[in-house]
Amino acid sequence: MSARRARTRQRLLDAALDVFAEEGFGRSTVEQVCERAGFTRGAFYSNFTSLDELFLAMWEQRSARMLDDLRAALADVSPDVPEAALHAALAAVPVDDPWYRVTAEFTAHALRHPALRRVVAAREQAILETIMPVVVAALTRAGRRVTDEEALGRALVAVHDGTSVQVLMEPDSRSVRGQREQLFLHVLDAYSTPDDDSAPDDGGMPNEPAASPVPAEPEEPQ
Amino acid sequence: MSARRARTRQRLLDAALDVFAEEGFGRSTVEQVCERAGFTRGAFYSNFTSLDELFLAMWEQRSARMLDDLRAALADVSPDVPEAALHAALAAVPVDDPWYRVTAEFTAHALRHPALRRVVAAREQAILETIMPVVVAALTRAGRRVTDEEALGRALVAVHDGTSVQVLMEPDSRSVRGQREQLFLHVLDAYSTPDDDSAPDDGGMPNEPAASPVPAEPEEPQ
DNA sequence: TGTACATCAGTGAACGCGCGTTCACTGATGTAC
DNA sequence: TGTACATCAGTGAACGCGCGTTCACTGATGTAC
Repeated sequence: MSARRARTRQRLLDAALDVFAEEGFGRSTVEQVCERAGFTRGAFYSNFTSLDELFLAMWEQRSARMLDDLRAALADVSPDVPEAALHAALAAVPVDDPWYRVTAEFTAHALRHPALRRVVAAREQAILETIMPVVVAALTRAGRRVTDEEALGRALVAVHDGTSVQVLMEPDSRSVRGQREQLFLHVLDAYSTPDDDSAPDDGGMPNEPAASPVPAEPEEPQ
Repeated sequence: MSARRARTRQRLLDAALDVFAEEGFGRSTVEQVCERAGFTRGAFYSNFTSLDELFLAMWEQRSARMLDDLRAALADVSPDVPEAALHAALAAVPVDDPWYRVTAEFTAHALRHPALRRVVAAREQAILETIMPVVVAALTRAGRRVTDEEALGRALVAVHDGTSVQVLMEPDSRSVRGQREQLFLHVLDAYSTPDDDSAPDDGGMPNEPAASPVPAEPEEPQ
């Protein structure tokens, strides 16, 4: 593929994100995407066969890029505490309005098309494989052992997805953002146990960073 | 409004859910909805001014109905244990593929329109006000006191939303469903503390039942 | 209860526009010598 | 390095369809007496 062609393709992909986010995928037209990208419609058909194909290509590119960012951010940090890893991860995967809209629609779209469903599932798997080693490592350093890695991974993704909407719906609320982080920490805590084997079940640990995400009083020794 | 008119309206609302779920809102046409409902397009314009208006009306009706179901289910149960309330709630709000798709698109849609955003926010508030008294009561009976009611409510909603996608993406996986429930229980546990001096009749208190959600069966008789 | 009239609610045809899709074309880029 | 030719990539006009929207209409429902 020539460089010229690659540039055209990319401009169409970029335009697609903008237009889909603004109008919604279903309401977007080939004409709108081409106008945004600065081409005539013929250019589109020379590069893609349908809006569906463009949607998939765009989503794959963007979500792969996001995963790369996440990987890079996590590689930089050598976190002594789960909080550090969490902050690094949350910074690398910002809660982003246009991208959220597009993702939500793509997910709904994927639920209608088995082939896309598999694509989404594979991406989620890749996300888990990226974050889990780091999460486990961070918790280990904090003196905690993960009980069920798969369950924890899924829980973290679910919390990310579920709280993202809330943050976007009330973008100015500081407390919603705070509660989001708090929930992440609770989950990290719930799916790991203190590593030093003398400790009683979940009870009186000397200091447990991940166990006290709540500002005030996490718990009182029995 | 005449009875005939009400019936027509309702048939259009019902058809809208089906068509939107199948085609996606953006790809749906007035023609499709009318055909599904068994009317000509004129009937639509005699009842609604736009597909947007129909979408909103349909969403409000369905989500209100779902909230009623939830209320009813929770009123029936007098749960001694959080697990009971949780199961009642999860049964009343089933993870439903068509409805999820529609909701996901409506949410994305609402993020584009401030007026709709407020509608969604109000509905979420109503959901919280419905479930929280029951959740708090159930936890109280289990000898636990809720530390931050608002945060817990939001966490439960986030977990519901986030895990719903996962269940729908892998509908045949038993473990995904189980992990969903597990996560709910962990959250209930994380946002409440043992209420030391109360020794309620369910007897499991020293070992905090909500903290050990992993076993298949809710609890073992002492 | 029947008749005459009024209003309502959905019909279906008509109009026109926007867009998807195609395709002959031209200007841009690459290649051979 | 220049010239001639080949291929590629995007242009822009053309076609036609599907759908949104309107509106005069008719059959259904309601009302008065």
